[in-house]
Amino acid sequence: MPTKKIEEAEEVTRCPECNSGHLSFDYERGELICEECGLVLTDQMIDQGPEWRAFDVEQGEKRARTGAPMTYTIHDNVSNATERNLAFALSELDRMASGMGLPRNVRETAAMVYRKAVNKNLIRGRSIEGVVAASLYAACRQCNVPRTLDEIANSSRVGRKEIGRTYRFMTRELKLKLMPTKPQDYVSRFCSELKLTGEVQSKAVEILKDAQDKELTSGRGPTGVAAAAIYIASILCNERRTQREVADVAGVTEVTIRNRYKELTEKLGIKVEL
DNA sequence: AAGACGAAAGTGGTTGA
DNA sequence: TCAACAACTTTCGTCTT
Repeated sequence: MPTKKIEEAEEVTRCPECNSGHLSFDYERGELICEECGLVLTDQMIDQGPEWRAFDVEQGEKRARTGAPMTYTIHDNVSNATERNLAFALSELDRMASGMGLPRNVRETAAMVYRKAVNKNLIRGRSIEGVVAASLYAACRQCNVPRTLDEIANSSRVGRKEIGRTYRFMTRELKLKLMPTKPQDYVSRFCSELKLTGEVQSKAVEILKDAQDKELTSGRGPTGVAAAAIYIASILCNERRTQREVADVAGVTEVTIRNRYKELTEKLGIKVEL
């Protein structure tokens, strides 16, 4: 009896935007990118392919002696309550992640971070939603697909401030060492939202590389630097976008773009003619 | 009319005494 | 704990295209 093969997700071979066949997959970011127009096709690849990130949790359940007695008024089985909370957290995590179009590896990383937080009793005094949001924020950074605190907060029921505080606390307690976010990591996403071609992307990355060598990026907000580089690159490649357009997708103001723009063009000797 | 420019005052977060 | 500080925002008037 021939076993019917499970249907595989249809493979994407053409860009839905410009119909180009030149698609490339950035494994580090978990993003499929069109080389012609720079479109990021995140949601196309979410469920395809093997799970390359091994998921080697988890320590054996030590059911003997749970750490902290929650409260005496609950006669309920502790593990039931814990599992209910975990289920709620994971569904909340999934809701946020799919709302933001984040790839699967990021969700798995976030889930791992969250579990670690639970095991270390970091939830106490904090909302589950806050810890979920902070886990997701950390996971995005760890996977080099950073999202800003504002973006995370917009998909959460928790404010930016609390997410930031919780994130700080968690990285400290869990000893997560996350490098500061590089402006480059924002380029493909912002360019894609601005419908800019891959040419502009490369140019912007090139500018940022130079900027980093000359220490024009340290101490500056990575989104602002990325925005300015993209603005410059868009002009150089004759695909000009206004400061406002770039500012909107990057979540900064025009003023910030102008300041970074001035620094970059002056110190890198870039001539921007009309 | 829309975009770019920059000055000035205000905000929120970090740092160091 | 508080004050100083830098990055960023808000606001607004002016110049350029």
